[in-house]
Order: sequence, then structure tokens, then C-alpha cells
Amino acid sequence: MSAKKTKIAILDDHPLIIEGLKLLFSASSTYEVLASFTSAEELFAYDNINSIDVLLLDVFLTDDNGIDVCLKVKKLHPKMIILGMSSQSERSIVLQMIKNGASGYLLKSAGLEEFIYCITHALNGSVVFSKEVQKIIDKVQLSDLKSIPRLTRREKEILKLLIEGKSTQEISEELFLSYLTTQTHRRNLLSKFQVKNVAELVSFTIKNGLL
Amino acid sequence: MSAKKTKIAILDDHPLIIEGLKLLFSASSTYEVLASFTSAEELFAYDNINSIDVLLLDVFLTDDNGIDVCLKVKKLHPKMIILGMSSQSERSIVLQMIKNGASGYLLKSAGLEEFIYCITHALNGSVVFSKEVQKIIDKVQLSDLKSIPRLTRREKEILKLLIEGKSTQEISEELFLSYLTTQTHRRNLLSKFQVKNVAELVSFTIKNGLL
DNA sequence: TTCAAAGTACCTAAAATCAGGTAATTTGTA
DNA sequence: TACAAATTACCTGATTTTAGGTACTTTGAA
Repeated sequence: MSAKKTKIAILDDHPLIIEGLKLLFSASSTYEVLASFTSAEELFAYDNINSIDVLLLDVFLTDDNGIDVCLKVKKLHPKMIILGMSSQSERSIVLQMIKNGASGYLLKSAGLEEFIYCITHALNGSVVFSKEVQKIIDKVQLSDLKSIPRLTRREKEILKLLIEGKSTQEISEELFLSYLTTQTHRRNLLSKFQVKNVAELVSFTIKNGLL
Repeated sequence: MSAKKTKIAILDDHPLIIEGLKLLFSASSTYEVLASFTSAEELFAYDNINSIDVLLLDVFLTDDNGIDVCLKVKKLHPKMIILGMSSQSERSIVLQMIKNGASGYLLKSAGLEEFIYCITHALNGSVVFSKEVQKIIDKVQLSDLKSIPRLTRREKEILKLLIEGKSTQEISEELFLSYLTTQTHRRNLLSKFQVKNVAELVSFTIKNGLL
């Protein structure tokens, strides 16, 4: 009797992680790694994408944003189970992933059994987190209606320069904007992120792997 | 004829990475993974530490700072070849690792062949970098005499609060300091890091995994 | 015990940020 | 094409940061 194995796909830009995961499932009688990708384009170009049961999705990709990828995949393939992964985790990013349709979130530092455990339960329809992630989820913080705001192109540009430590004056010159315009964008950024100064803005942005 | 294999140890708090690396070397006739650790304590407690030829060292450990670990290991075991690894890399952190005795630096996103290649060359006495790291090294930036400064206890406290977006006033109240004292520490931080505002300070600190 | 480093605190003044507005033009898309 | 969103720009004023000093006390290590 040839039981069909659950087909896993991996999207991660770390070949080592991919190898580790492949190894992890190689001995399994219930799971098999169908394919692995190091960029979102590869995934979307994959012609057998409909066969994927579970997608293990790295959230911090070099070219893409895992949160957006998650949403896009879920729109196109609603039945696919997606589990987010990253090395560090910020509460807000985990919640955002769930909001975008992910069935769970794992830290890459999770033990090997945890991976198996989480995948199994996600397939059963649960939303699952690895232990460390669960800890973060559990501590309810005031700060956490704070979802990740959608930024405009201009705002992203300015945010990037702010992170580099540029002043309003310098940003204005670099982008050929009026000092006052830059100030407006700056203010809108603080307001969108619900932070009260640029330090906090920078901190939040980097910790969440945005930009 | 039993040629002695080169003995590799791995210090990384990601079990998956460890598995991936083990797999990578499992087929090799010249290398073998002697041991793996998920914390610096484990490494230092290892009784066969003297047999290690090459240490693959994750720079962003949850409990320890890879840069410090590197220095400590090199002091105790000068002949051990150390290769730094991380997911992202900042020029300054790579340089700091080399300064502390590392023989090279790899991005975890490096291809599998790159790992082998770099280890081989490091054993021959070269200082090696994976491709992506080399790119970063190559672009000489003005900013890069900027080594990572040594901070005092107080400065670390204040830096932490600055990252949280706290103002001078708030920090003073929280630490029971005069407003003017906090201002002095703040100024010293900017000066030590050679940055010109708190945004850049926060950015540099987080990107380098300090604190 | 002695000396350097760390921690504390104060002064002044320029520069930049933050916060509250308003409003015209341009862009993208339904 | 019509409407919403984005981009641009200006005004004012309070608050905070940045930058240059000096100087006394405490702490820790040689």
C-alpha cells in the first residue's frame, strides 16, 4: 500500500537550512520534501506548485518580504498550509504572518522534533508556534495592536535614509525635496508606526526586518 | 592507510544549521564533524576541545556575543582555525571578527561548495570570505575605521533605552539620573560610535547585534 | 594605595526634531 | 474620467537633541 506522503516545499535563501530540513524529513515515512527554493520568483515559477501541501517560508528573504509572499501565496493557493520561519522573531511580525494566512510560526532555532510536531498539527488545522515563539506570543503587550503599516514608495525611501542616520536637511537634498516636504513624510512615518521619535522608528523597522 | 580527517566543531544555536553542516561533511573523506554546540558554555566545557581543528562559529548567538567568544577561544587555543558565520553581515562585524583572530567569514546563505572551499583555504593559512561577504569587504567605506566600541555598564543601559525610543528626560527618570548626566552619557555614546544622531546609533547597534 | 576609568553633574547655545495645522498638484486605478 | 491616495509644500511654536566646554566623586584594578 503506497500511502501518499505529505509534500513539503521550502522557501529559504539559506542552502544550509534547506539541507538541514531535507535531512530532517528524509527519514520520515509521512513527509517528503518535494521542492526547495531560494527566492519567491522560483516558487511562483514552479510548475508543480499545486502539489505542495505545506510551505516552510523564511520570513527574512534577501529580495522579498516573507509577509507579502505569504499573502500572495495564500491568495493563489488557499489550501496550502504555510508555516513562517525566521531566526529571531518579533511579536508583530508573527501576528502579521498569521493575519496573512500562515498556519504557524517557527524559530529556526527550534529543535528538530518541534518542526515535525508543528507541521503535523498545522495539517490538522491548528495554528501552531514553536516554544520560543509561543513565549513571545503569550506576553501580551500594550504595543501590539501596532500592526505593520503599509508604506508608500516615498516613505520607504525616506525611512531608508533615516535608518542611515541622515537628517531632514540631508534627505531633502538627496531626494531633491523641500525641507518641509521631508518633514511631512517624516511625521507621517512616525504617525503610521505609532512611535514617538526616529530612534524608535529605526528600531522597530530593523527588528521587524522591514525594508 | 587511515588518513586523519580534519576535525570540525560547530557552535550555532540553530539545530537545523548544525544538521545541514553535518550532512554537508558526512560524505567528505577529508573532514568530519567532531562535535556541535548550541552555546558557548557547552563549547568551553567540552573536554576534547584541543582536538578541534576548525570551529564554525555563529556570530549572533542568543546568549553570547560571537565576537567575544572568538577572542576568548583564540586566547585559549591559538591554533584553532575559526570561521565566523551569520545570516546577514555588516562590514564592521566581519572586520572585528578578523581582528579577534578569525580566519574568515561566511554568510549562511553561502552555497555548500563555498563552505568547503573556505574551510580548505583557511586551513592553508588564508583569510577567506564567502562571495557575498567579499562584496561587502571590498567596498571600502569611509565609515570603517569604525570598530565596535567598548561600552561601560551605564552606557549599555542608556543605549538600550534609547533603542526603545526613550527620550533623555524619560531615561533620566527611569535610571534616577540628572537630565544633564544622561545627556553626557548620550553624547559619549554618539562619540564612541562616531555617529551623528541617535537614529544612526540605534541602526548600527541593532544591525551589529550588539546589546 | 594610587591612578585611570567610570559616573555624575552643570553651563550655554545652535540646530534639529516633533506636533499641530492647511492645501495644491500629481498619480494611479476602478 | 473621476476619485482616492500620494506627493509636494508651507506656517508656527514648543521641545529635544546636538555640540562645545568643565569638574567633582566614586569605583576598580594594578
